[in-house]
Amino acid sequence: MEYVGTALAEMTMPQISPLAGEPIERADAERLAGVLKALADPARLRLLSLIQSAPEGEACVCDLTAPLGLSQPTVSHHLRILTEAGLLEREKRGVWAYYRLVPSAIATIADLLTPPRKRATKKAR
Amino acid sequence: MEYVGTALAEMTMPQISPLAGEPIERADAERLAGVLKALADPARLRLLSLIQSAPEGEACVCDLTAPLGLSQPTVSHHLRILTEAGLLEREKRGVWAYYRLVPSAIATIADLLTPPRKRATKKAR
DNA sequence: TGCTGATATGCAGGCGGGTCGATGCTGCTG
DNA sequence: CAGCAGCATCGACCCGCCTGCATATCAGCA
Repeated sequence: MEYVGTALAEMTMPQISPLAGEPIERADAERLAGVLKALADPARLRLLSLIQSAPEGEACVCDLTAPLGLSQPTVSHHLRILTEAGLLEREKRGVWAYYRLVPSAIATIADLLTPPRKRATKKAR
Repeated sequence: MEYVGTALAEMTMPQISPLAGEPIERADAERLAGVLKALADPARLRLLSLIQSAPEGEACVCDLTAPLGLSQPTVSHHLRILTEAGLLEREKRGVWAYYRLVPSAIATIADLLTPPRKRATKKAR
């Protein structure tokens, strides 16, 4: 498909220049928008929240369907988008697929939005 | 229209519980998603960036149309969405409409995303 | 007052995306 | 080796939204 395309991961989101500073370039804007688009959905925000607060910090699809009130295919769909955005990682154990947050992925996004701080990123070029 | 409806402003975004902690509630997820949806667009990210880096931290529509490569009505449309989301404020001086960032609006969003930190927000209720 | 320029709004076209039901796949189990 | 349970994928529907063109508003000016 053609969603985000692992924006955060291989797109190397950390290279996206922050919102602050000089005007953001077109490409950066599109990458950042891609990741934010993955976040900008109630169901997906709740998924992240549910997974993050789960016992081992992980959860399988069957645990997430009920709380969200969405069908299993729809939940899998959202999990896929979050995974491809680099926000979740998937591990299949037996019949179950366990999802957990990618350590500092969300924090990285927050840093890109936050203007003046310890940002170590050199926007190079 | 029926977009975000001044999500950040009167919706009092600061009352939205952060992503971290206990599972976020449906209403909070929708409010946060609403604001993020306003951010999750390349054109709007560039608008925020352009305005923020403008001389006086403000810019009028006529200054933003060219850099974006979008029509004037489209730019006005995006500015409206950002304004209604509580990210921009508008001031009309004469024939021109000047837009500037709402001081700590974006930072507030970043805080809601960032998990464990100085968050002072008491989720009350 | 009438004209011009800066913005906002209405309208419409086209695409992207959220959702579900049906189906395919794959390990586990009897 | 059937049968079943957990997930992913497919196809389809429908709504939301980005965009531009046309038009309405409104302020400044001759």
